[in-house]
Amino acid sequence: MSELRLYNTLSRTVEPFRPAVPGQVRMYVCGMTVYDYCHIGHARAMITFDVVARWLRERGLDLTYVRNHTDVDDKIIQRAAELGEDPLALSQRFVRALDEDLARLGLVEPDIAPKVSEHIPSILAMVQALVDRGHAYEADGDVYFAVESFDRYGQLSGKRIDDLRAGERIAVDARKRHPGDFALWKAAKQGEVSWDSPWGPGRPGWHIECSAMATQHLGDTFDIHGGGIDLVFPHHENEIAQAECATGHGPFARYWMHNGHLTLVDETGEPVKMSKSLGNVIRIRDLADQVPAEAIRILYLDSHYRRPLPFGPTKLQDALMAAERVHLARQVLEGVLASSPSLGSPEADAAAAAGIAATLAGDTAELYELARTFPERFGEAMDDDINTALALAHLFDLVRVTNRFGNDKKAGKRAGPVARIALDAFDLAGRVLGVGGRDSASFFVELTDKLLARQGLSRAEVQARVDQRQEARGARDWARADQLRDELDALGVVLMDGTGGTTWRMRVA
RNA sequence: GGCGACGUACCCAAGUGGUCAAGGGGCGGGUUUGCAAAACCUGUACUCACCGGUUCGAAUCCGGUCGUCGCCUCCA
Repeated sequence: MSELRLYNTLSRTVEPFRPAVPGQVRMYVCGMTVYDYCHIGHARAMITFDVVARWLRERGLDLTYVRNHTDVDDKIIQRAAELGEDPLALSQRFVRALDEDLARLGLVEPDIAPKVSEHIPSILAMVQALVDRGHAYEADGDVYFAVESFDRYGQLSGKRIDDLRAGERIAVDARKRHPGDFALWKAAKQGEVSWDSPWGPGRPGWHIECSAMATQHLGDTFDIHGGGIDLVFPHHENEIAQAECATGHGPFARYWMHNGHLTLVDETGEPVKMSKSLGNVIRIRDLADQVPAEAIRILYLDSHYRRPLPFGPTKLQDALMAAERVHLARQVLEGVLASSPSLGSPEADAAAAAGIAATLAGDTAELYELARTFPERFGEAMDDDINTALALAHLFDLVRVTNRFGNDKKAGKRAGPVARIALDAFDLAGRVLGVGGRDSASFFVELTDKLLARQGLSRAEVQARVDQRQEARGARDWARADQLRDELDALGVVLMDGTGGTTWRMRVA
């Protein structure tokens, strides 16, 4: 087995990943500030670390996965005021929406999903520790972190304190000792949600909650801290400063992983801003209404997580066709297995498969060999800084050989054990990437339902027309049959005449 | 102004010193099919933005040019 290597923003290199406690991994990922529905940009981070978590577990590591909800924040308060809603009620509402959306994308749930509002005591304790240790100071009920008190400030982002252009884009607060100082605790304005503190009623600053929640749940030092590339500065930089100064030692997190941003592009590939004012924000729930999760996951996983990801009009379509291709192949294997059952135990199947492959040779032997060695190639790709695009490419290699195997009529009746081995490979991809593991029937039911809904058609309508055409075909009335097929085609229905009858599916494009 | 990332075929995209430059989509040809669809086979980059350099050898390393994007302010 290859060695897992991860890019560490701290060192700006790909490093061998060695958890602090062998066999155990503690990972914290910055979740969302919950004041609106999550969009395709957020999903990149969520899916990236979902796959990281899945791969760590697949490798047998005992993972504790924490992903927070920031439910107390300026933007939440502002939005709540606009809507005349209680801030915590509003954030609670969007936490639920987020959970729904992520579940629809097939994300594994974090072990712990801490909320700021439920961690005020540990946040206050950390702020107090920072004040006690001389890293923070109070001013009019606010408490600020003094960046000059931490000599490694800027290490993660590669910035130097002196380079931070004070006042360049935001007015300098005269109460700060250094323009880079940031709020740990903000005094409450009239009527704002607040908690009591030694500095008067207030609420946490933006960065402190992650330091406090991460150390509370994972300890002073943990293995992986993840988030979007935009969080490197100032959020993660500040998290490090707060945590390491409060605990008195580092490192806070040993490996820092950051996903690249998704950018919207138009038909010509030119970048377009995604913003509410332009009305082009694409929400996860809207995407999930249109296509199965597998397609969305392929869309993201088909490029490396650190690269920028241009999201254009054809992307979803391409990914959907790829997802369909995977499941058409899986369907072939399920079909073979149905007529030539597995022997029941993995060992028996493995032994039988080897024998059958040797006897039948050709495409059967090739599939056997490719499927047998699949975990190795797949694992190497994943170990190489989570190269999901390469891992998917390996899956598609398997898809092609599977289809070739499926075309080989003489193999079908005896090749159950070989199909079983190949399905194991699909299942591996399913466990790690969330692509290819689901039984094809349920995939196609979901896909068809979603595409029918887009066309405003019902299953019964389509089936009735398909039956009519079958009658015509039975009577060898080809003209009539072709006419009916053309009509169905115009509705987006594709027919497949097979030996066992005609099946239909909705055209993806 | 500072820091950083990226530029691979018609589109998306892996590859970061050495066998034919993965994979997906598209397009052309073929097999199969009543005809199709799906599938398979096959053709689609003698070349990796451009210009120099290092090297026996570079898409991969170094320097420069052009272009795009991000962060430095809330942001996944």
